[in-house]
Amino acid sequence: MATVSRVVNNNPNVKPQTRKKVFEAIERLGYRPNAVARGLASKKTTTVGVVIPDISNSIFAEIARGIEDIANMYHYNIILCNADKRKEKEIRVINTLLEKQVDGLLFMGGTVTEEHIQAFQTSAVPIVLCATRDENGTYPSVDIDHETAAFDAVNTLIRHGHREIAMISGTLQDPANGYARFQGYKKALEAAGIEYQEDLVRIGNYRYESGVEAMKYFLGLKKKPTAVFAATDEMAIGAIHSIQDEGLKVPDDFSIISVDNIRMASMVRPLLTTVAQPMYDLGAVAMRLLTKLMKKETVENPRVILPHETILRLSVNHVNK
Amino acid sequence: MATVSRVVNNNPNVKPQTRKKVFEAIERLGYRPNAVARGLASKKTTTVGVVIPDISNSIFAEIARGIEDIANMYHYNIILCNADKRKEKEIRVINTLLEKQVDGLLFMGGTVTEEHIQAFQTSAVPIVLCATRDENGTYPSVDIDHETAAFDAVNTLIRHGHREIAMISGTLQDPANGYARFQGYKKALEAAGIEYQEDLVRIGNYRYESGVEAMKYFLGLKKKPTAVFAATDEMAIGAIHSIQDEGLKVPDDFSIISVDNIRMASMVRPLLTTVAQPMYDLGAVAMRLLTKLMKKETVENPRVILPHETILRLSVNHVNK
DNA sequence: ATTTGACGGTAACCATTTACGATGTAGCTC
DNA sequence: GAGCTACATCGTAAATGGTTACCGTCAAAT
Repeated sequence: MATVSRVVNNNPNVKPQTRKKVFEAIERLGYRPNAVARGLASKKTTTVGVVIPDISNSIFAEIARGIEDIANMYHYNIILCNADKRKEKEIRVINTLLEKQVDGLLFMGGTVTEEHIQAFQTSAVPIVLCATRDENGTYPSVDIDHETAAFDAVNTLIRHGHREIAMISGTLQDPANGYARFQGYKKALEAAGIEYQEDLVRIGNYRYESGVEAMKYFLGLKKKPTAVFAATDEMAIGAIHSIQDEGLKVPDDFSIISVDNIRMASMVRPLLTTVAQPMYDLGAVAMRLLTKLMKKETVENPRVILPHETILRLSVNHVNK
Repeated sequence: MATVSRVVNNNPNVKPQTRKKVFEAIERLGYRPNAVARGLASKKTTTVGVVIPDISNSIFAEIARGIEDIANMYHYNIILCNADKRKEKEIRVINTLLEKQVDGLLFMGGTVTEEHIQAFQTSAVPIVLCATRDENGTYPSVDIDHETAAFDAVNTLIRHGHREIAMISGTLQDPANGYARFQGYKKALEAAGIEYQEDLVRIGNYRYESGVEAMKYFLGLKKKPTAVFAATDEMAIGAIHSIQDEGLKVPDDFSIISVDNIRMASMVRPLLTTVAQPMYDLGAVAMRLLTKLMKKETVENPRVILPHETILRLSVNHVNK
């Protein structure tokens, strides 16, 4: 038994000849190692759990691909759970993942509450947060700086001469895509000495339709903005179409910018100017970090902020004088 | 030990009072059941493997969501593996999934070759194919009728008076999205007595850019088509933009139709007319079928073809006289 | 002849499930 | 009221399929 275990696990302490005999027997018997038994004995499952808000959302799908590629590279498999940013569901899947003895956990979700922390603390295996952070910063995480990303977006609008800048925001309850990006908007205005006007921001739900709706509202204002910053590309695209449906033009009549850089941003007319978030890398780096933690390697900086980059395309213009 | 096992598994043969004591001990000790040990003893892991071409592709992401929702409903978790339709990788992940003792396997991939069948045959657990089929139809599967879907698409073009109909196809090596949809195109032409012209079909790679390129080619023809059928929405959208970039109009100058109905199809101007493939349901139904198979329930029809539906939107018009 | 290192075997261990047997108790019969 | 049966409840131990620490053996080198 032990010898078979050695050859299967590539342990060098086996004579080539016996190794060969074992392989022949494996072939002849159609033997397939049982990873569950192995997991029980070795206390390692070579699988990691990933809780994700929604795999059908292209942003998370892209992140997930980054995660899986790196996991695969290090011979891990991933158990994927959609939790829709709902706290109870998140807690529940964290627990079942831990019961399944995953070697590590990658968490993407909504707000990281006290209850999340409690669940995390029962874990014997490392946990890294991806595209989220906990308040106190006690857990390893990989994310971008949403506030600065938004700031940069609004700032490029300002540098193009715009001063009447509307925002289509997400809910302020959402710390990253919502609150932080909204803060970036406000700070950019403030830095430019532009007064914040409440009726120039609308709250959407990140989806296309809500971008359409929000823009309709702005179009109905007597004092219209000249540019719009949307918290997500999808809402930005909705805004663009809302404008075009009124017979107006982007960027001639309105400049539009957002943050994300989903694939669709380069599949619309005009091509969407946006602040790119490195989605694949978010997943890849988070997974890489997790592998280090699982190997108990010491990692210099367990809270990584990935850079964003504003991609100038065609939806932003200098303001019409 | 046995009693604890009983209360944890909700076995009724436990006195309420001792059940309570066990729960208290669990609470006090912070005990968490070990699913790996359970899996070894019970020979069930309550996890299913799903091999998918690419989770970052919105079609598969949507299917995956359907899979996960139903899996979750039946208390299964899923191990997700991207295999990029590459045979060796597919075979490899099938084997590691089987080693991990998944209770069932959901396979989405490219062509199902003889080697796939051999790998499947070593499996002790049920396998269902999703969005693919094997030649002989020996394995349970859930798919749409790609050929008829394409036929219907081309036919609505014909019913709108078009007779010069080009196609942007996928590679004919791909049995479903490629070959079958191309066959549907040809048969629809034939049924309408329209002669098939080789220079009216271009092979793309399903992506936006290849749609753009293919359309550019058609635009350069001396005898241009009046309508284009694209094998996928993404290529169709590329075609639309290619047309618009030349200052021409859809549907006034060209009608465009395709099959898939991805979310983006209703996020472009004009809204894309397309034959909808029920992606979420493909995943959901496949997973439901797999649960039945895993419970050894007898299933009436293990090869299900889900209906498609042509969604008339704004990219198709009657031909200009 | 002794030491050393490579190799292979033994058995404990991992955390459960489950078949089976033991125990206790209530109800019934006589 | 004793004895028996039936059933509910609980515990014991085997089984699950591996890993791994430890030990013994053997051949080669010193």
